[in-house]
Amino acid sequence: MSFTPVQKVNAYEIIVGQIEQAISDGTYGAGDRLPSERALMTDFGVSRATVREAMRVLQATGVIESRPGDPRGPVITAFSPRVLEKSMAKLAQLDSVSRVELLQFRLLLEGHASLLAATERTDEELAEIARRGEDIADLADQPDVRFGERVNRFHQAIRRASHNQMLEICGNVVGGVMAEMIDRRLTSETDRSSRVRTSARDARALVAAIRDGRAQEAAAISTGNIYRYYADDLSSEETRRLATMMQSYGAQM
Amino acid sequence: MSFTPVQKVNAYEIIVGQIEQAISDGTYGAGDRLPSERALMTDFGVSRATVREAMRVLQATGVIESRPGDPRGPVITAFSPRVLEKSMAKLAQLDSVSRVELLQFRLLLEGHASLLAATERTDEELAEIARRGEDIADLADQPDVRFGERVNRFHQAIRRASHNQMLEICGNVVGGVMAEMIDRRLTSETDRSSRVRTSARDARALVAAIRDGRAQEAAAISTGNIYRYYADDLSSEETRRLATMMQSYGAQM
DNA sequence: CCGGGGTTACTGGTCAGGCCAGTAACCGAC
DNA sequence: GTCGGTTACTGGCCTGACCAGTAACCCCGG
Repeated sequence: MSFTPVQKVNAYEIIVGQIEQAISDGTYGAGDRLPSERALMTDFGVSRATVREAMRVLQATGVIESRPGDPRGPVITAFSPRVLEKSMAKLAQLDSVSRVELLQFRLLLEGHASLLAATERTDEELAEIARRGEDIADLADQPDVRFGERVNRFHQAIRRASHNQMLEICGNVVGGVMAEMIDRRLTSETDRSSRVRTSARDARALVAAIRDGRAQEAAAISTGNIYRYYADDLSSEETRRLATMMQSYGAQM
Repeated sequence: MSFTPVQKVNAYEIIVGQIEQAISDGTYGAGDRLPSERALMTDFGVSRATVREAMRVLQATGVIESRPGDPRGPVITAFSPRVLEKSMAKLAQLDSVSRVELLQFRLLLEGHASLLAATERTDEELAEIARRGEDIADLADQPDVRFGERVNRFHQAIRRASHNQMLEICGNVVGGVMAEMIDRRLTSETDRSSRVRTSARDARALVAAIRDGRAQEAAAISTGNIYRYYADDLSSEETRRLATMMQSYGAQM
């Protein structure tokens, strides 16, 4: 006979649990309204402070949204990736996660996003990708627009065309974090204009590969582009850790 | 001149923001103690209820932990993937995320985990991988041990050997979700024993490839195994959506 | 000198009751 | 009918209080 460690559960946790349960078993669905705080406190037999703490947790977890004054009560929200993005961004910014790891992960995501986009994209999505690709070239005349963000928007369109939400969301997070890193570092003006030129050219090649359904090539171009962007800053050990991955995509280092 | 929409910020949100800021700029580090709720309420000039709501949010986000009676106050926790796992699991269980998407994402993660493990693993990690691979074969004599979980542990060891934390954590989440799906569905006893046999054999092949540093092969074996496990249940459309990916790993469908 | 048990000053968890600003439905006047 | 105000709610926040825990402290017996 084994004992299980005692773990007392706070009152508000029970409320959170019950409401999450009610949502997961279909009692409540997205768009439905929860009773008001005052109603919940009689339902659960607790004080309003306790109900409110439960509401805060549900709100922070992205389960509900509430607005003062609305007589209809808090609304159950469809899942929003906001929470996921935040906690993933926290992971990415963790000191223990090295540059190489982040870059590896990014190559992996962008590579497969391009791969899938080449076969799954609709015509509208292709047009959107092409448009954002051309937006990169326009950066030459817009010195105040952030470079990393603009390029990330291009990749974002590709990720969306992959028709894989997990890939899309994770890619958005990692891409966002790294775009910010770029914009923080990119100060030199001449450096910028040269990067704009090569990025615009690379983007066109990638768009063409996706347009023609050349999936493997798209992945190779995509990962190759990203790799070359960071190549100068990498140590030989870091380069080694990327070699196998790049090879698997058939990309040039 | 453009107007920005008014968005009032709740008092507790300001507290959350300030504390998160203090952590991200190094004022507080993991293991440090926050002042007590009563101290914070004078610091921020709000009531305890408001402080407590802020604490609840920070706790739900995995930033702090607190327990009653401890005179040292709430402790700032080192990052734990718990929150990430929960929100990712919620995403994975979402109806809008299809089986194919989940499977695509899993193939992507496990494929590259195997790829990297083949070149990056230490001898200890290889031993651990091999051990857990053999554990799968032992399942034949242990009808009450959950199959999906055991196999997932094997993959978990591989993910760890990839030396990429992002890959490891995301893989753990997706792997965990899918292992649970397997264990819920796997009821037939004869089905189980045949699956145990093939999985054990597949695992040995994968271990050998990782041992010998045959990275591409390891990725192909790994993704091939996973694919074949689900192949019977897939529609032709789902199969098509996986084809490009499988091809990119050089895996057999 | 040292160890152990009780005291004490805190901690977080919860409750009750109250005020305020805001929302949206309702309803009557035009 | 439409438009304006009224009204009955909502959530946000506050005050003040009690309880069960925790851990440091201190004192007493060895």
